[in-house]
Order: sequence, then C-alpha cells, then structure tokens
Amino acid sequence: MVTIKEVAEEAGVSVATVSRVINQNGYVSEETLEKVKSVIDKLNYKPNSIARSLYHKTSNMIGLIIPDITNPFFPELARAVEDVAMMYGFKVVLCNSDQNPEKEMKYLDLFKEKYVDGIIFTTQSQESTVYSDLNVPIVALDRIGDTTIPSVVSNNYKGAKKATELLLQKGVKNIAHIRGPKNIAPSEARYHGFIDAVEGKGVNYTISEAEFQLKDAERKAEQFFETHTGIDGIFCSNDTIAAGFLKVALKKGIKVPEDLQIVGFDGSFFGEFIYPELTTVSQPIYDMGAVATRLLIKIIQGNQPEKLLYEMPTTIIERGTTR
Amino acid sequence: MVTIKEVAEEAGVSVATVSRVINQNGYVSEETLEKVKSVIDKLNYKPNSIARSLYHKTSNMIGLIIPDITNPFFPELARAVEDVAMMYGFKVVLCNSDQNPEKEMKYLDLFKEKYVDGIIFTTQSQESTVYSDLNVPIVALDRIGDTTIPSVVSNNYKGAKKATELLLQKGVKNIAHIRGPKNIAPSEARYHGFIDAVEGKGVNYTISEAEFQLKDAERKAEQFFETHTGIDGIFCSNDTIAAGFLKVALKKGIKVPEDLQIVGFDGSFFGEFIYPELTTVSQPIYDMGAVATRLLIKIIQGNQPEKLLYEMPTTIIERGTTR
DNA sequence: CATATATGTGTAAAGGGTTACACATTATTC
DNA sequence: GAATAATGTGTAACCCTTTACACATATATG
Repeated sequence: MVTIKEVAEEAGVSVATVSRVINQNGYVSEETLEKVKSVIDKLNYKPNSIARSLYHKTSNMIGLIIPDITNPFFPELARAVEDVAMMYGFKVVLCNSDQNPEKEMKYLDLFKEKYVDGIIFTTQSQESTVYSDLNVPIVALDRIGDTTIPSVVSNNYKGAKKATELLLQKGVKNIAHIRGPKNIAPSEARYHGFIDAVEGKGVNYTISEAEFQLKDAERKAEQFFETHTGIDGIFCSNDTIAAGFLKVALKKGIKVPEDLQIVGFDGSFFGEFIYPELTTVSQPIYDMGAVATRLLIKIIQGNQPEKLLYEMPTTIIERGTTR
Repeated sequence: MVTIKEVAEEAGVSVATVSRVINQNGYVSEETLEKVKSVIDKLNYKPNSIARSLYHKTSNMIGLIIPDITNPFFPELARAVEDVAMMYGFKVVLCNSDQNPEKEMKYLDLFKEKYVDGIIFTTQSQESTVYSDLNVPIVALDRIGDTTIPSVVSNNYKGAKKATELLLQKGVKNIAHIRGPKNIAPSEARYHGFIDAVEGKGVNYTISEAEFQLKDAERKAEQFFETHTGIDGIFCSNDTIAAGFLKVALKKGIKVPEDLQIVGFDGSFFGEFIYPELTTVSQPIYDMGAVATRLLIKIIQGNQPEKLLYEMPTTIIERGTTR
C-alpha cells in the first residue's frame, strides 16, 4: 500500500502538504496542488482509513444490530440502511443479535472499539441492554417505550385497527385475532389495535396466539380450526402467521376468501408468492430503514433530532385473501 | 475511552508491560500480572482495535459482497458467514453489489483501506471485476470458471438433472424447463442438467426463459400456458420462477400436482409458505456459507486450501407440487 | 566465582495519517 | 515604505498499540 510519505517524497513536498491536498483544507498553491494530485493518481494512493480513524476517533461506519437477517422482515431494512449509509459515505457492519443480550453487549463493545460513528438497532424484546449510556449516536427501530433514544416505528396499533375494521366492513361476523408473542412490542400494539376495533361494537371475537414462525403457526392453525367453527375472518399478527393459517385452511378445503378472509401484517414479499395472494397491512420497511439512517446521520453530524418518535404510516394492501 | 497509558499509570508500570499482559507474551511477573489485570478490570479497559489494526495491518474483519440481501437466497448465506466468522473472532462487513462492477470495485477499495483480513464474494454474473490481484485472501461463492480463486458452489448441474429425472420418473410426458437468465452461471448449469436428462431419451420437451423475479415469472407463465398445452411437468430454474408458475397455474384452475407437476430450485424458505408446498432442489445454503467462511479463515491463517473447487451436494425435497 | 542464560521491565520507534505551530514569502493597507 | 494580513509550506506532536532493543536482576552452568 502506498503511504502519504511516499506521495510526499515523489512530489517533493511534505506530508502535511499532501494531507492538505487530500482534505482540501489549508493553503496550497495551484502549482503544488496539481503536482500532488498527479502523483496521487500515478501511485494510485488511497489514504488509509484506519490511520484516519485512529486520529479522528471516527470510522465512517454504522453498526446495525438486528435480531436475525433470516427473518424476512430484515433484509429490506438492512438494505435501506446500507443504501442510505452509502449515499452519505458510511459503511455498515451488520450483526445478528438473536435477541440475545449477551450478543448485543458484545457487538456494542465491538462498535465502540471500532469507533463506529453511530448505531441502529432493533430489538423486538422489551427488556433492554443498556443502550443509553454508551456515548455514541444511536437510533432504535421498531421499538417503543424508551424515552431517551430516538426511534422509528410503524404505526402498529393503527394498522391493526384498520385491518380489523376492513374485515368487519367486508362482512365478517365471527372474527379471530392470532396474536404474536407477548413480550414483543409490535405484537402487543397490534393486539390492542384489534381489540379497540372490536370491543364494544357488538362483534363476536376470539384471540389465539402463535409464534412468528410458519411451523408454529401451522400447528396452532390445526388446533384452531378444530376448536373453532364459524370463524369467517382472521387478522394475523404478521404475514408468517397468516401464511400458516392460509395453508392449513386451504388444506382443510376451506374456501378463501369466500368462506374465510385473512389479513396479515408486514407486507412481506412472500405475500405475493402465495395463492391467493395475501391481503396485508404493509409497513414501509424500506422507508423505515431509510428514515432511521438519515436520522442517525443527522445526529452524527451534530444536529439534534426534532422529535424522539418517528411514526411511519402503514397501508393496507388488499389482495386475494379478502373479498 | 480508557487507554493503555492510563492503565499503565494506574498500575505503576510501563505501557509495554500492560501490553504484555493483554497479549500474554513476553515475561511478566506473577505479581505485576495480577496488579495489571485488576487495574484493567477496574477501569474496564478495552484495547483499541483501530490502533491494533494500524500496527498489525489486520482488522479481524471479513468483507462479504453479495448481489442483494433482499434476494431470498442471501440472508441465510450471510447468516452462515456471520455465525462462523463470529466463532473465530471475526466480524463481517456486508455489501450489496447489485452485480454492479463499479460498486464492487468501490467495496474492494474500501476493504483494502480497512485492512479486512479476507473477502467472500458472490457474483452470479460471469464477467468479473478483477478480484485476483488484490492481495487479500478471498473465496468465491456460487461462481465458477475462475481457476485462481478458491470457490464454493453447489452442484447445480447434478441437482437439475436429478430434478428432471424425478419428474420423468413421476410419469411426466411433456416436460418444460423454465430457464433463468443466460449470463448467470448457475442458471446455465441447471439448463445443461435438464438438457442432459432429457436429450436422447425420446422425451418431449420445451424451453422457456424468465428472470429470477416473481412478476416476470408470472408474465412468462401467462404466456406459457397460452402457447403450450399438454405440459404436465415443469422444472424451474429457481423457486421464485416456480412460485410464479404455480400461482398462474392455480389461477387458471390447473390442478397441481394432479395435472401439472412443478419442481423448483434453491430450497428457499418460502417454498413451505405456499400451498401446495413446493418440491424443490435444495441447496445447502447455510453450509455453503459456513464452508466458504471456514475456508477463508484457513487461508487467512496461512494455510493453503486443499482444492480450488468445493462442490456441495444438492438434495431433492419432495413436497406437494409433485405426486 | 566468573560467565552465560533466563526473567522482568522500560524506552522509544513504528504503523499512516492530521494538524497546531513556526516560519517564510507575498499581497494589502495606510 | 513600513506595518499588517494573507498565503504557502514544513516540523513535530499526537491518535493508541505493539514490539525491538536496552538494561537490570536472578538463576544456572562450568
């Protein structure tokens, strides 16, 4: 690797001058500028970013902590973060926490050591690793309740409410909600959205629960259809659960959407892969990632965020599982 | 951040001694050792990894270049890379190249600047950014034809052949192959696998082509079913295409697997989300990532790879779209 | 008991940049 | 034309670790 010293020698100037040329600060004569530039080109010199980091205590890197990239919700998010980061000259280090506080701590330490300029994280769990006192700009995604960290969330409550209302409006008489795990914030919010859409409206409703995993959803669906009859509308806490219920329904010969309507949540890409296509509450996943990243970069650049909670709107995509 | 200097002062020794304690090399008396260790604990000192990198020209980071994390094939791969890297104390920097050579070059420069210890990359395209002369250990995934770079691939040819043979054996009389794009190596290999299973066997076959994208697959499927009749078996170049064809077939009221059998390729998770579940040729995606990473780390540690091509076996998963 | 070897610790240079400060030169102002 | 400001460049310290080398002491060897 070519160093600044070699460039300086070749150009017959000091390293300081070369540095000035690179960083475009301080005074450099036109003549010297040209000379140095040409040497830089000739030697294909690239300033060593590690050395820079050491001095500046800055790395142009953003740390991204997500539960699991394998969960279909996160690739798009990660992609958005990378795209925006890239636009501003930042790189991203991706870490899968598996919701494991130990792993999270480990990554946090790593980030500090590496002088990352900022951190974006998603934990769907509620108890928190101590994120607040680590003295690095940070933005939370899809996580509420913390009053000190700027957060970007989608409006889970409202989306769930709208979805439920859609089902009712489509003539559903016996509605069910398959809620997600209790300790996950969005699942909680969606549950409340459902309840508020249904409670006191004289509507017949049931609640069941499933993990955000296909296999578990199918198991729960099998049980569900055995123990419940006459259900003609289901609002599922996410698309994975919805896919599981749809599969089992089809297998049992239940006609969707004629006899049973189903709405999911997330707007996962696979909603279009299945048939009938899944009606779902779409979260602006890419936008959430983009907004979070822009926000983080703003903070990195020294601006205070205008607000602590950025709530992104959800939209209903009506497809084949509703009439 | 606490520095080694502060630790040294507090412990009443020189920085060299502290460094020796941290790195467990050189002579340190039992007494000093204890003393220094306790100070390190007390101050919660963590060696600055940037400074270390600067000295060692090493970063404990692995660069991973993939086309697009949003493509369902890659999250699992990325996950495997991260898991294995983690086990060996490496972190991973993830980059989406979009198959864009410029972006690839940019990332490669970045990696050199950051002293990444090694690089894993996937390009499905055949023309190559110059990966060979960058003087960093490197492993290619899912990419053939390069004779200098150690590669991990799955056996696309054999998998395709087996899949085709499976269809024939299940009684398919008029078989079609929906091939993937021409410039993508795995799609090419699968095409040849199909041809070799079918050519000279007195079998009736057709070839069509589609992008590895649902929308395009659906368009092509619409056309396909209009222009072809009597087709009772389709081998698709990947699961996304298969999903598109399945959807359109179901929409048209074609009975799957009774009247039409479909086999995909990849073993993508969404194959289980759809109904009937997709029969597919499963690639050991996670294993491929893990093997590639282990191989890379081996090279980083100075061992030569035993072979240049690591071919991983594919397995057929029979599910609902075949009889 | 002198010499060689092992043990323990510190000093300073190196790794590749950035920048405060010093110094020299040129341009401006009165 | 002298004082002041602006411009151009170099020297050296600094960012934080690691390690070669120097030095001192303790132990082993003949």
